[in-house]
Amino acid sequence: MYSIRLFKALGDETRLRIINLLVQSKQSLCVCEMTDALLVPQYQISRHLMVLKNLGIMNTERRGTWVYYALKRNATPFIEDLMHLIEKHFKDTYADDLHRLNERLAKREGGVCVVGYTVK
Amino acid sequence: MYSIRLFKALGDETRLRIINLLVQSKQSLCVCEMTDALLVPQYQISRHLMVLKNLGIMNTERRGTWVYYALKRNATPFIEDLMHLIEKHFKDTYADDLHRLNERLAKREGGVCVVGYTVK
DNA sequence: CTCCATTATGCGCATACATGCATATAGTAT
DNA sequence: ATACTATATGCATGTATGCGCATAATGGAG
Repeated sequence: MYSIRLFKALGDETRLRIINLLVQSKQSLCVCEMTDALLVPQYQISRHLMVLKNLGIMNTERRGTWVYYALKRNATPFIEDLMHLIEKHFKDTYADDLHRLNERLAKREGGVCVVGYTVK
Repeated sequence: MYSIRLFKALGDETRLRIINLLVQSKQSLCVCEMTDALLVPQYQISRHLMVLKNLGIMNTERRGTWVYYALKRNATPFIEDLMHLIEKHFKDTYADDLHRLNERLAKREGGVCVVGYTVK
């Protein structure tokens, strides 16, 4: 059952925080930006992103060495509702993540990431 | 984080089906009724109910040898929204469960269960 | 081609968890 | 007390999964 895998994916805090970043910021984020926002090792971010991608809820785009991840738009009604629920209930819970993300996004130039991660 | 444990709980299909039964039927159900509705061994039902109870989202009531479980009312806004989401999206998915539950509920007398389970 | 930065992944380890079987516990009735 | 029923649980087992470390893969710049 597909929905089960989705709930399982949300049952890991790092993945929930990743999704929360994408839901709240409503844009594509590259791996190093998420790494700095969540203060989690880069290889963990990559792995969890792969899990989410395999669920079919992510779009990816490569720009040079940077890889951007975003939530797919026009997903199923179930996924849409789930994302809205996350948007509503985790904004405050993970406010620190969003704060660090915004600091990190401020370093973009021309709307794209130009620096790597600084965590670990 | 509490919400994480909740998502994890939903990440098991038997537990999701149990919650779906309670959400859709909007009433207390005893263990043997859920066992017959889900066609899952009784000890599994009991175990998963214990997991949900430990999450603090269940009320239990004993009537004789029968034990009734129900979702707590007036839970947190997050839980309320999650339950509504389940009510909306899994009614059709688990229609068979609900059908078997209704057949089972028809055997109640005076609103209470008077028979045991027939599965395994 | 070489060097470097970003991202992805192979491997080992520890742990969490769902299951199956058997049985214990608790309550009812005779 | 005994027998029977509904529910809970101890234990062993197999599997899934997250983490840490190291390193591979990919792409850009000089």
